[in-house]
Amino acid sequence: MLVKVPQQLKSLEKIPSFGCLDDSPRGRVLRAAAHLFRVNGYEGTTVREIAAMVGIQSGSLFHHFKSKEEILFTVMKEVIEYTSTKQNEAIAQVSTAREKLKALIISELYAINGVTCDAMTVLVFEWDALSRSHQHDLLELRNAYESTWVGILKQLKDESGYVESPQVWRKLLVGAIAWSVTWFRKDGSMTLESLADRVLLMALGR
Amino acid sequence: MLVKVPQQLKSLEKIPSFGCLDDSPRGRVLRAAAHLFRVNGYEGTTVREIAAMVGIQSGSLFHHFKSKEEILFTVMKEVIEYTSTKQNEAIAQVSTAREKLKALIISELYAINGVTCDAMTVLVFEWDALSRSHQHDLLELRNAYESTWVGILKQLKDESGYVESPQVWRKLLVGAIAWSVTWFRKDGSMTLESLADRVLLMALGR
Amino acid sequence: MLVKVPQQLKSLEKIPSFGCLDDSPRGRVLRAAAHLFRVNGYEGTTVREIAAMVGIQSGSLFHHFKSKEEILFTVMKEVIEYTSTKQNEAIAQVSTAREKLKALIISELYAINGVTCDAMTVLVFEWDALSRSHQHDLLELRNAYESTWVGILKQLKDESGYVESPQVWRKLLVGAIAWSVTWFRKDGSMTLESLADRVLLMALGR
Amino acid sequence: MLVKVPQQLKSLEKIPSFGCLDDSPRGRVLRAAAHLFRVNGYEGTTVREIAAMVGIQSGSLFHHFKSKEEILFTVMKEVIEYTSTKQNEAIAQVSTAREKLKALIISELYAINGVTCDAMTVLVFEWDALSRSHQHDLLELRNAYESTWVGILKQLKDESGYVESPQVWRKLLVGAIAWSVTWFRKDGSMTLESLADRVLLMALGR
DNA sequence: AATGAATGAGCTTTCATTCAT
DNA sequence: CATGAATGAAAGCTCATTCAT
Repeated sequence: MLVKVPQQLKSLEKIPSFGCLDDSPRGRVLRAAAHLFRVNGYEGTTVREIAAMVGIQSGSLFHHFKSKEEILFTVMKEVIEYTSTKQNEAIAQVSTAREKLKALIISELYAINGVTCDAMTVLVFEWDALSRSHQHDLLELRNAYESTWVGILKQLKDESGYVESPQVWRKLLVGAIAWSVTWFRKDGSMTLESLADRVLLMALGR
Repeated sequence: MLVKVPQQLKSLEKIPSFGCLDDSPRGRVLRAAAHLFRVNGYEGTTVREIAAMVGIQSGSLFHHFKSKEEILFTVMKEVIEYTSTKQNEAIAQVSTAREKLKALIISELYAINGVTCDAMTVLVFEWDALSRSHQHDLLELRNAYESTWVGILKQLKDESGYVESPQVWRKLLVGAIAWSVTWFRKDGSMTLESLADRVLLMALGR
Repeated sequence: MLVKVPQQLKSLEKIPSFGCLDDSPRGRVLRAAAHLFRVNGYEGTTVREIAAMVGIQSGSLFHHFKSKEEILFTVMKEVIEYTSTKQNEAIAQVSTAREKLKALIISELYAINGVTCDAMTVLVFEWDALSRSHQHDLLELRNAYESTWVGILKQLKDESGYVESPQVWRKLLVGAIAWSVTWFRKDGSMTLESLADRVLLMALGR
Repeated sequence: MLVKVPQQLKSLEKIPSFGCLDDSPRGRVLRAAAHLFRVNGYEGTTVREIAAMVGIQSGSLFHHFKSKEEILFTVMKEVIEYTSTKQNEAIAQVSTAREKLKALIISELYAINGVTCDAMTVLVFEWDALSRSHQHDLLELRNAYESTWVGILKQLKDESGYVESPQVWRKLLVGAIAWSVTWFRKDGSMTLESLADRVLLMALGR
């Protein structure tokens, strides 16, 4: 949806694996779905297209998932769990709040532009395609993830006073970071690390 | 799409007018469409829903527009023209680059959260639902709008050195600002002006 | 329908008049309709297209005719009356059965390839688009027209014995003649007169 | 289109099979479509009517064919291939040009009035309902079929001199033969064989 | 597990016709 | 007479889902 490239779809083999979006039959479905949902949107993707990318018939999808929406849900659940783990690992390795913020920024930029790009983009931009009850099932995980961010930003506010409202600051940062999926190209002249430096500069000034 | 509220849709009367999204038959269709496209996404909105909101039959839509996609195109064209005008008025009234940047930020925040909220959100988040040729028709306007931003940011780079890469800076800012549509509430405790101050602080430090 | 040329429609001015398919407002509608019905078929022609060719709005058609089908009926009625008159004039001027047959052939070839081409083709090939009751209204005229043919052929049978079954002979001839609208071109190398000679040769041998 | 009998449609079981218009799911669709296209015309037939005749839902048609027009195309392709084969078989069994012409006439009369009646009539009278590109796909087959006719007529011209212009002669004959579908009834007093004799008499005299 | 034909509700769009102006 | 917005039924087609094999 965000980058419509109907003419030249990646083959499934070139779509990176992570977590349970692996090379099992189920995982292949999830990877194909994540990719197509990002490229054409959830509504804009048909189960036939997912099946075709996996190399099975559309009816066979329903042996693995009971509905198209459950595929979406599973993609989102996987990426949120995987990303939360990465997030926690990242901040565990450093000690100051400033370092932790940088770790969060890098971690989130990788989540949205790295191997989890498809799934993470879907999580951020297709949230409302999820049913109310499935949204509810994921809220705890999302809240935990966000709390980590806001906690660090609160620490920085207490230390430096620069970050006035941590909640608002977080919202501005998530917008800036998530939007990078629409323009940032790994094969361009800028590295993700240097982009992270710019975001950190914006977040903390100087 | 961004805020799915199918159960309780605003009535057309409560949806603000601007430009040619007025109270003419055509304008009423555009206002209803802009609202529904924002709430349910372009793919998630049916022409019957648009017609029902206007209070006409679905077939009657096609007297005013020759396809659903032309409705989307017209909404986008109107808001981009209206917003560009507002943008130019805003920067014309101040003189320093810093003041101009603030004017741009306020202008864009109002565009995405004010009377043009529906249409502007659609412009930003449903761009890929447009046909290639209609995208092409709007590119000149979009580019002119973006150039104004980048021009001001270049000036600030030359003056202060703070803004290293104006293009990247603009991308981060547009993400932060556009994303506000997903969380900012006019009736909350924060005003758009104070939000603009935070964004300016983030943009220029100090 | 028989010769689909959607790209380059004749302008109304170039479509020949006859009978009450003249230059009155009503006649202009009939001429446009006859032409479009021939080119795109009755079902394949919209009232908007007819109106556009005449230079009025589609709603205005219904001041002249109470339905699309009545337009079809009127076209057919006009051409059948006009052609019957021409037929009778043609055979009145000659005396032998053989000469009369030739007159009928020439007359019918002119009907289907001359100024009445549009309407006559519609009469022959769109008969079943007419409602049962309108078909009934025209049957008397059609039967009179056909009786003239069969009468002459009977005479020839009695005289020469060549034409065994006049009814079947007529059916074969009407097929051969009517089909010429699909391939005969007035601006080609063959004239209608020489075509008539061939048909007469086929009809009577020698 | 040529014989509108909406009130009392034949059941599918009574519609003869040939080639791949058989009793498979696909073949049943093609047979129903061929029949309805002949009776009501291509434009006058709805996909829902075809489906109803087959005994399936209209959506199910699109598992077998990707559009209504593809159904038309397939009907035409099948009948042209089947008829061409029959044509070649027919002329292979006799030796003189006169006998070959008679074989062609009988073969074509059977094509338009026998088991292939529906499909053949559609081929002849609905050609312009086909898209340009599908027309192009069939042209080679049509041309081969016509060449056979013209070749035999040329031979007869050389032998007897009676057939002056073979191309024109063929056009007159195809009209006479094709038109028989509008009036000839197998259950009437005349057999197809005796009709063929009349056509041969008309074609060659004496 | 996988298939693939079938479903059936829903989609966007078309179009003859009406009618207030 | 002419307009043109509106109607509403029906068109071709889509698609998530089911299920007998």
